[in-house]
Parts: sequence; C-alpha cells; structure tokens
Amino acid sequence: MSRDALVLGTWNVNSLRVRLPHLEQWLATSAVNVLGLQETKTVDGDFPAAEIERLGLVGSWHGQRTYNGVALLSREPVQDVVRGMPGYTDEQARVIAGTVRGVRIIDVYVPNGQSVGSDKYAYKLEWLARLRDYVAAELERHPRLAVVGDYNIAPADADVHDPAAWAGQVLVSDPERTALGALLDLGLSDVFRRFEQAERTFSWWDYRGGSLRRNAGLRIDLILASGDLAARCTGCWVDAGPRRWERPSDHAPVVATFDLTG
DNA sequence: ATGGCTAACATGGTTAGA
Repeated sequence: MSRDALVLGTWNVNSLRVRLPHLEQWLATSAVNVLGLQETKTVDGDFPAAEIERLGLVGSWHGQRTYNGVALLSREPVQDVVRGMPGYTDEQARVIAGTVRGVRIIDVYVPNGQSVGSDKYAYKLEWLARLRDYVAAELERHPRLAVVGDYNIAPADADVHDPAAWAGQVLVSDPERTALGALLDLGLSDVFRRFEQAERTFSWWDYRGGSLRRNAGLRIDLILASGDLAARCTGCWVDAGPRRWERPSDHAPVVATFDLTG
C-alpha cells in the first residue's frame, strides 16, 4: 500500500466507553488513518479525550446524553470541523465533518426509523432529505468528498441475509432506499460495490438469536465517495474480526483505501 | 410467540437500537 494512501474507516461502536479496548486492539493492526464513529453515547464533557490521544489520535466529537453521538478520529491533522448539518436544528447528535489531505469527510449516524410508518420513520426520511441537501452543498466546495457511517439502510437485497423475511421492513423499505438513491444520484458511489466481494457480506448482526453464528446480518454501514474520490478507491472491505471479540459492538468496522497521488 | 441481547440511566425497569 502506498504511503500516500488514505485509509478511511467507519464503525458504529455502540458506546465508545465500553468499546475503548476494542478500538485500541483494532487500531494496533488496522492501517486506518481517519475513522468515523457512531453511537458514542457520551456527552462531550465525558468524551475519553485523553485515551484517544494516548492511542495516537486527534479527535473531534459531537455527542449527547445516552443516545447517538459521533466522532471523527484521525492519525493526522483535521481541518474545518463542523458539527451537525448547518441550517438544520436537530437535537440529536448525528453528524460531524472534517477535512484531511483535502478530502472532505462527513461522518453520519442516520436515524434507525424504528418501524415503517412511525414518527421515527418520518424523522428518518426528513433527516435523509436534509442530508441530501447538505451533501449537495458540500460537493460544490469539495470535489473529493466521502460520506461514511451507519446509514441504517441496506442498499439492496444482496445486503440482506433474508430478503423475503425483511421485505418492506424498516432498513430495507422502498422509501428508505429511494432516499439513499437520491444521495447516490448526487454522484456518490457505494465503494464497497466497486470491488468483487464475497456473497453475504454484512456489517451488522443482531446480538440476539445467534445471528452472528448464522451470519444473519445486514450491510448498513457504508462508505460513499464522490466521483473524483471514488475513482481513486483501491479497495473496500468489512473487517468482521472485532464483531467476534468479547463484548463486541453489534457492528463491524468498514474500511476503504484511496490513492491520492497524481 | 413482538420473544431473543446489549447499553444508558439507574439501582428496577424503561427506552432504544436494527
């Protein structure tokens, strides 16, 4: 791998405090330079800044009590950090953005939506429409742009362990996939699908019912890249290792590499 | 069968996740 490679990751840690040992163990062998976290579940005053620094990272965070929370961790300096979506008053901490080596990185924790037709589902669709507008504006200023995170949408049936059982449910419903499609229509690419992948590759497995053992998962953690950046993508994979460790997050990290030379 | 498992907040049981 070129020393110029940008290695970009995303990981829903389901509580950063609980998963600090996992983060440390993963970083010991991962080449990731920049990592977007979701579900940090900590208020900003309790963010484990000293531990993150001890791991050799610079961190920026945007959290709240109990739920949600995102952070951008990096092995190199980050410029122009922005929390939330400008112009959208959202009491839920779900977005943080920053620039590394000229690449704009937006880290998102898309609302879960709970169930089709619920108030939370309506919030999810509204939120995704706002995200589309935000990304469209950011693309005007940043030709090299990535939107990484937990999308809480499986893009296609190939990303679902049992499409028949999930048909029409939240995370796979047509309106959600249409909203994701509107994001892709801005010129973004789900870089995981630019490469040959093993069938039934997922990024999330329910804690319950032996889902991991049965590989009953979904691929809902995505790295989307603008055309300029996607053309430089040299690989993308799910690192399922940490999902098998003791007391894991229910999500695995996803990583993509980019060659920024030339 | 709305069960199953985990985390926060709390210190028993609710809310939320996906």
